Amino acid sequence: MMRNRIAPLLESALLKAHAAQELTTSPLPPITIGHPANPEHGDFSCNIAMQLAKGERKAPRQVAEIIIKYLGSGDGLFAKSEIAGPGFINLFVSQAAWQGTLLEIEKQGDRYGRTTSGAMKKVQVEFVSANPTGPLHIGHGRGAAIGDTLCRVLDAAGWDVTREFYYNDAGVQISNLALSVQLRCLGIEPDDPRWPEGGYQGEYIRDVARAYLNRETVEATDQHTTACGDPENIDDIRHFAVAWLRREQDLDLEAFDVRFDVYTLESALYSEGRVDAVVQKLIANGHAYEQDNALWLRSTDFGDDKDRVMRKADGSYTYFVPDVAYHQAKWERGFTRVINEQGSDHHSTVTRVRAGLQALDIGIPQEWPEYVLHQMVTVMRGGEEVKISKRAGSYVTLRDLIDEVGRDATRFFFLMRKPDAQLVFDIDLAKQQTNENPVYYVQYAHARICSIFDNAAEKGFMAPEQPAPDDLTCLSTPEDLQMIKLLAALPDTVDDCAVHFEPHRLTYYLSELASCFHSFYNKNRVISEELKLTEARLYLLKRTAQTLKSALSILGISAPERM
RNA sequence: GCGCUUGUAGCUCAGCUGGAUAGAGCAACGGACUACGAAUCCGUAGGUCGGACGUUCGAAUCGUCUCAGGCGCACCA
Repeated sequence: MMRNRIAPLLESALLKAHAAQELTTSPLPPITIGHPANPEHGDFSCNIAMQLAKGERKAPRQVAEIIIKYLGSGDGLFAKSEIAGPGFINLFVSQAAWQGTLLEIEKQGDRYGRTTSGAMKKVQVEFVSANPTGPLHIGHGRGAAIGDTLCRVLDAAGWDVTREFYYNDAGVQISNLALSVQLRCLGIEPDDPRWPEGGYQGEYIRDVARAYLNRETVEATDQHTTACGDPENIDDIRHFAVAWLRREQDLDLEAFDVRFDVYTLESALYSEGRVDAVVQKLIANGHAYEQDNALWLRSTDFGDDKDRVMRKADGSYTYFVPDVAYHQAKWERGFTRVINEQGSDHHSTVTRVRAGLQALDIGIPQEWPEYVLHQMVTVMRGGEEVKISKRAGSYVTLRDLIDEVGRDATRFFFLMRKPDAQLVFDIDLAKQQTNENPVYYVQYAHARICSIFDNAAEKGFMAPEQPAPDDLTCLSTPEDLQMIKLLAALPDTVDDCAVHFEPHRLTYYLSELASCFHSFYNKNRVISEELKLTEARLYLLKRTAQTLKSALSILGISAPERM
């Protein structure tokens, strides 16, 4: 919140210096505001003087002097501004201004932490997008946690977010699925010599087969499918199996508190003629050619390292063709910003899909859509790695994980690492309700504050509502001020998460905030003989609980009042 | 072999897009509850930021090379 107030002040100082012809650089470089590690260097610092020095043919410190002259006290925001080191401008925000931010936090209520950076522009985020060939596993869990939190973060940063799930319900894998269910219906098991190599071996296939033979009905939000029960009817089996597994995945996601606005089915892209239309357009644009009985896209014209088959010798399309059709549809739906969250094992699709979209020549930017690729997850249990094999059906499902370690801990653990780092999910650690578990550390801070309020109420103390600024001047110990500064940083942190697509920054923010509180609490008495100080501290803690809860809710994690 | 990605304390990881003396948690060691929750706090110790060269006022951060791990490299998805 401070950062957004300081940047315009610096900018106007630069413009004034420019108007007075004391500075000549044009255009001005973007202003970056840093947080010095050393408190002696102020609350914020700016390196603009060093950046300008060369062009201005002046010493950096001399440039800084000019800027500070026009910056003045920043409408009373700064208690002090000084030039340090090679030419940093160090800014010290006044205590009164810091204390005043608490009033602003109270005013914003549940919305504190939200910003307007996105200006309500449309953005679409596609995530999970698992094949409906099995329940969601731990890898999908990471995608769900990152994608969902990215949506929450973008929403908090003022974007108009659409959450989307794409079902690959056509193609070879689905045929494999149908065949596997059919064989189970006929009593053929994976250890039978007739079992095909690519068949799905998981136990859930047996469940699907049983449900199919019992002519069960699958009910879900947008579907209503009843099995005919005939083991020879492969089309009906496919239809039923996909519906059954989609429902399973929906339940998995519900248990994780992840919801979507739009579900798009690959099969619909075919039935609506979008896939054919894309191929025709690519041929018409001269980017396709026939060879070896197949139709190829000359994707090498668009940065790919080799050309790609679009239509196979058997007449069917490769998977990326409907993917291009799908993204064309996203573009036509008016999403100038689209983010795809996927496992990094799919990173080769990025160039291919973008190449296809470029070849359509309909004005789509080269870097569209954007991608967030998360690295693989390994699971540790009892000090050993749990091996995952989807085909063999041995893997940790998302549902098992949530049942075992709880939703809050599962989400937090998935979000602790930046997406492009590999993640080791230690089930034993996540289950521990001890100090080793960061989730409890943060939640404990919230619960602890709530219990202080109970205690205060018993003794007749209440946090004041909308206190006068003077009532807060007693919040002046280093711990008081450090707390306030951290509370004020939430909106900036939300913006950073949204800009960089890195939800993990919020988990670090929360750990830091919790740590700051615990430390404050051990050093300072909240309820004391001094009425004014007691009320001011209760007010500070009220804002702290509010901020913790707000930040946790952006991560989709609860803020318990007792634990 | 090529592409993407990662390499920071004994372990697991941050490091705010080039800033000032590189930070946390765990593990180790030593301390703190006869008043607000000890699921907590305070302190000590621990680092040639994988390695080499380069770019500049300044590099963990950018570039080139190199080593190591992961993931991809289908007319599978």
